[in-house]
Amino acid sequence: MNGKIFIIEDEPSIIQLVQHNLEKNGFIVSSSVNGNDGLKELKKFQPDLLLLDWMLPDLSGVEICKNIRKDTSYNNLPVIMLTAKGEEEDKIKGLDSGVDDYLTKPFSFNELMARIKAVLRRSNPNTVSDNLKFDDLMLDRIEKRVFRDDQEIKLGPTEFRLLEFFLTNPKRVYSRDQILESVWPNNVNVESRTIDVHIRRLRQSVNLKNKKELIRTVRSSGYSLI
Amino acid sequence: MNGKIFIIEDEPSIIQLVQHNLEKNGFIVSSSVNGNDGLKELKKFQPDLLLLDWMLPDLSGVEICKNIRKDTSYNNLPVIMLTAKGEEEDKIKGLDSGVDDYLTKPFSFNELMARIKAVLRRSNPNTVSDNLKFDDLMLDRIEKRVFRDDQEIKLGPTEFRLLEFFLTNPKRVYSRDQILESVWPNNVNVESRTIDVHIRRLRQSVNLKNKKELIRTVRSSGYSLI
DNA sequence: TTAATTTGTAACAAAATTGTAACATTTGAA
DNA sequence: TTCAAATGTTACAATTTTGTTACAAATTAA
Repeated sequence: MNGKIFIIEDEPSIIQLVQHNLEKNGFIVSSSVNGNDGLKELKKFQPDLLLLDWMLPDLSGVEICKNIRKDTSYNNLPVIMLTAKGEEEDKIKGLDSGVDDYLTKPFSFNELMARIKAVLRRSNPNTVSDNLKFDDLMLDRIEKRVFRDDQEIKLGPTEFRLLEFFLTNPKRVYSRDQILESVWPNNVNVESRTIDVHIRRLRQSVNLKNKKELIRTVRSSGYSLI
Repeated sequence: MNGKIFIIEDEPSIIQLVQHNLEKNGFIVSSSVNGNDGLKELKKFQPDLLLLDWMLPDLSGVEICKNIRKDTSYNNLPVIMLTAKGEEEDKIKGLDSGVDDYLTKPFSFNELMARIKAVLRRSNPNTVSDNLKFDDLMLDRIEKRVFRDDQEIKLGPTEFRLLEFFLTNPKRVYSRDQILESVWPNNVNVESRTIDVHIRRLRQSVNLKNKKELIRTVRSSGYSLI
């Protein structure tokens, strides 16, 4: 996933946390610690989404938001408002300030991520959603997470790439050579049997109890999802 | 098989022939008779493959091709170039214009079909199925599965290859020597009688109850599907 | 740095496949 | 009908392939 996100927030700790995590997830991020700077930087940066603190040293989040909506070139910019608990929550909810969503501090990064995705998806459908699905399995390439029926499955890096590879063509049988070529970095030499071990590890993680086997062994040919 | 194919070609007779036959084969087809229209229509139509005439009234095929390769959202579109005989064949071959394959007119529809399949398989393995069918039997080479009337039949590797071999020419009678050559890896020596045993195993798996015999013994000659 | 995780491989276990021999049955020509 | 040749069938040991585990080396995180 790509996308540019701008943050206007005066608490450095929050900026740091959010910015770091968003960048890890493939976003390009920039930020300001007050409203006036923020408005200027914003126009240079041309973000796809704005994270906006409700309370800022100079301007309030609502004022910034109105300002943005006036400018024709930014009046569609999606905005997620960040508020401290008890900070006039109800007002914000009822407010028709053009905010797309809001989030109450303290929040987990996962919550934030979910909101960001939802808002981006609404405003710009084809920049988001990079999920691979098969049966009850879902692999989120952006967040590098895997779920089976909403239950998260933790995978090591190689297992993740392996599953990702299978999911691009589920049901298709891949030989060990094909798997090696596609899943391992070029010019590394690993034994073909190594794949078997990784398949075993992937199976162990992915085959939750009460769930049917997902990986099929095709003797003398390779493996596939099923 | 599904897939969307766009044709840019100024000879109506060719368009008609190709379009009709492709549609009969399950493709969704659209076309233009000149380059400029073609480029516009193309983007709306979002094809999986482009058939492109080398000589067009306005733009040349090469120009169109370059145009396509520039556009990031289409730079992976597979292209098959159609050329009249003698029309600078060599140039085209040597040309690094990003063409995936080319075909010289006049061509048979089967030739075209083969190229299309090959190119699609390369660029997007998923959209092309590669199934062999005979009677109520279906063998899926990609997924390595065999069905008889939707009921899956499990086969060992050799039985699979054996059936695959018969299905490429059903009804034809193959001698044990021919079978050996084609189904067994080169330079292995197995008794001719071994084939009988594998035929027996294949029969056992394939001949579900209430189904007619599929493998015919031709005394002193060999076996065939029937 | 240390600790934790991940990775590749070897070694062994388990399972599936394979080829062949031995015997049974069928076929078709004499 | 008889009988030899061809094919069907079965069982089984050898081989191949895959599953599993353990562990040291390499990588990454803390």
